[in-house]
Amino acid sequence: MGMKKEKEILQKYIAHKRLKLTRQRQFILETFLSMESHISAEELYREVSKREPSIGLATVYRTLHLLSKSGLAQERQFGDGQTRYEHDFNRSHHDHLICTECGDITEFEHPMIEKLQEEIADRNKFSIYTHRLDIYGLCKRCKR
Amino acid sequence: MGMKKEKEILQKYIAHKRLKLTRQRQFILETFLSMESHISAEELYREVSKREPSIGLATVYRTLHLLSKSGLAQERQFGDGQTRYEHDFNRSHHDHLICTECGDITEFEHPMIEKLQEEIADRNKFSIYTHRLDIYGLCKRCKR
DNA sequence: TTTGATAATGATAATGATTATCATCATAAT
DNA sequence: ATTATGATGATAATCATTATCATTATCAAA
Ligand SMILES: [Mn+2]
Ligand SMILES: [Mn+2]
Ligand SMILES: [Zn+2]
Ligand SMILES: [Zn+2]
Repeated sequence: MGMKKEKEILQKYIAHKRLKLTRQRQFILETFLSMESHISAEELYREVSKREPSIGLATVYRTLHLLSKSGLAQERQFGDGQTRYEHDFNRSHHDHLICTECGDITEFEHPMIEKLQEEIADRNKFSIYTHRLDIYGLCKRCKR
Repeated sequence: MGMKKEKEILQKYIAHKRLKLTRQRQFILETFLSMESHISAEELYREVSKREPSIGLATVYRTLHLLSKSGLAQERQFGDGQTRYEHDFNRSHHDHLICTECGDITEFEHPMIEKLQEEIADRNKFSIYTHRLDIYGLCKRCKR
């Protein structure tokens, strides 16, 4: 897989912050990149444990924070009680359709909606830092 | 205050489900209606405790669930780690601008955004049950 | 009205996700 | 190689919320 770029970004962030590049961090990053997006810390931990059972859950949490801060991951809350993480390298902003039946998450972009949000912000003299639009319902497989 | 209608709704729900109308439930409803929206269970509990110190926190949680199921309250998550509740009687759908500095929450409605969401759902053969659009940033008082 | 069935309450223990603590280990600069 | 310091793994702590359970209150029936 082409995860060279991502590894470089992590190395750069680590160097800049005077942190250390550990075996665990590298392995957790590789595993994270090899998985689907929108995974929880627990799910990543289970996958990591398959090949590196000595890596602890706390380290997975710590590394996920590190990846978020370095721009490789993004934290998301979909209301199921746990934080989920998605890839955030070379990815543009998007929002989500969440199936309440099977948990499937579909991504979408809609520039017009984004633009209308600016309008709302202006109207309220509000300065937008970020936003999230989560649409809950039944995916095409679960409905009927 | 005109909370007669709300009391009736609670009574009806309770009768329908063969539950019981207790002093606690009535007092918690009154207090809830007398407060601003978007409050947490803990905040409501503190307010309730001022006049009825014997009412327990668990009962506040239980009553908030009851109010949600009966259509008098709506649960919301704004990412601060606790569930917040807002009035939901005779209120139409709306979304929120959340100030990350002072915590202020402003409501807005935007029919065009709602319509565009339908478009996205159709495009993905997705059937919408609900959605939330949370816009985070600085309110007019906090920016600059 | 009493009674009796059962739902509700308050105190508190339990839960589950996440974070903090700390002794030990690994990394990287010297 | 040495050494300073950040990282790790195990586990305790935290915090919001839920479950448990003995006791009490409600309400419909008698
Ligand atoms: Mn996504
Ligand atoms: Mn609101
Ligand atoms: Zn589905
Ligand atoms: Zn503000």
